[in-house]
Amino acid sequence: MKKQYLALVEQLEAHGYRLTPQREIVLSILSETDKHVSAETLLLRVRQVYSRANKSVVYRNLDLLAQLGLISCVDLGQGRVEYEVHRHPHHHHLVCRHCKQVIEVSANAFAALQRELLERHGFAADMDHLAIFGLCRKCQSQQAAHSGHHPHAL
Amino acid sequence: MKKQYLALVEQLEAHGYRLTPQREIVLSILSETDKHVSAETLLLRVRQVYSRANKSVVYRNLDLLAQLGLISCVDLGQGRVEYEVHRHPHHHHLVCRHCKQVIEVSANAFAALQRELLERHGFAADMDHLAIFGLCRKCQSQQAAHSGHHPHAL
DNA sequence: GTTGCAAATGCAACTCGTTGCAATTGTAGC
DNA sequence: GCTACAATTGCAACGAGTTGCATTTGCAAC
Ligand SMILES: [Zn+2]
Ligand SMILES: [Zn+2]
Ligand SMILES: [Zn+2]
Ligand SMILES: [Zn+2]
Repeated sequence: MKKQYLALVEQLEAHGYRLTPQREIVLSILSETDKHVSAETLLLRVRQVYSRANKSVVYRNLDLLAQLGLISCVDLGQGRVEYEVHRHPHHHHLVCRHCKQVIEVSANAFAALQRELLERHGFAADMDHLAIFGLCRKCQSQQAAHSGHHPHAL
Repeated sequence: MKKQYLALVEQLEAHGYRLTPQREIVLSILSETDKHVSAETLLLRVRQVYSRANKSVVYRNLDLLAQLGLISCVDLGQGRVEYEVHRHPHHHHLVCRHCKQVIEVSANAFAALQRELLERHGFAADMDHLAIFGLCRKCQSQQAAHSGHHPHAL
C-alpha cells in the first residue's frame, strides 16, 4: 500500500506538518495495516524499527491524523481504542454485549439517519466509523430463554 | 422522584441483589438527579451522606445498574463518562467536535436504523443513549470559511 | 439470634490515555 | 551551511476507570 502511505504524507505536508522519523514510521505501519490496530500494538511495531519510540508521541500522532480526518478510531469495548486508516466506503461495527462478536456493516444503512440529522438539526454527523452495541441474533434467543436470574449468572 | 427510587430498588431485589447502604445512596442520588452525572460527582454526593464511600464501589454499582438496563452511560467527549437513569422516551446527543455544544435529540430519528439493523443483520441495537459526534450548523460554515490552514490553527 | 455463605466492599496496584514542560529537531530564510 | 523559531519529542506525573484479593456483611435458613 505504498500509494496510501504517500497520500498520508502528502496530506500532512499540505497542512504544514513536519515529517519526523517517528511520524513516518507511524504512517507507514498504519498504511500497510488493513485492519484495526491498538495504540499499544502500534507502539510495539514502531519500536521494531525505531526502538526509542515513545508512547506520548504515538498517541499525539494518532490524534493529529484523526483530527485531519485521515484515520478514525473506534472503541469496540475491549478496554482500548483501535485505529485504522479510512477505508472507502466507510463501515461501522455492531458489537454484541454478550458474546463480544463484532459484525461489520456498510455505512449505507446510516446514510438516512445522517441526512435526517442534517435536515432536522443542521448537524453534520461524522458517520465514519461507529461502534453500536446490542445483542446479536444468537444472544437474543439465549436471553429470551432464561428469564430466571441469579446474581452472577451467565 | 420517590417513585423512581422505589422502582430501582424493586428491580434490584427482583434480581436477587442485596440492598447495601452505599448502594441505596447511589440509587437515591441517581433517581433524584434528572440530568447526567459523572462518577466523580456522584461519589462526592454519596460522600456527603456516607463519608467512607469508595470509588470502586460506586463504579461497580454503576456497572451493575447499567447491566440491568436501569441506567445508561454516555461519553460526551469530556474525558469522563456520564450516567443517568433511563428517561422515556429515550434521547441521544449530538456533540459538536468544534464548539463542544451538545444537542439533545429524541430517539425517534434512530428507530428506522434500529429496524434496519435488526432486519438485515438480526442485530438488536441498544439505541438508548448514544453520543454522535460531528459539526453543528454554525461550525460547519466556519470550517467552510477558512480553508487556509496552519499547524495549531484554531 | 446464630450460622453459613455468596454478595459486596475496601484498598492498593494496575492500565490506558492525557498533559505540562523542558529539551530537541525540522525546515524556511539567509 | 548557519540561524531562528515553531513543531515535535521525551519524560514523568496525572486522571479515569478496572481488577485481584482479603475482609466484611446482607440475608435466608434454622
Ligand atoms: Zn472498523
Ligand atoms: Zn452475541
Ligand atoms: Zn442523555
Ligand atoms: Zn459547533
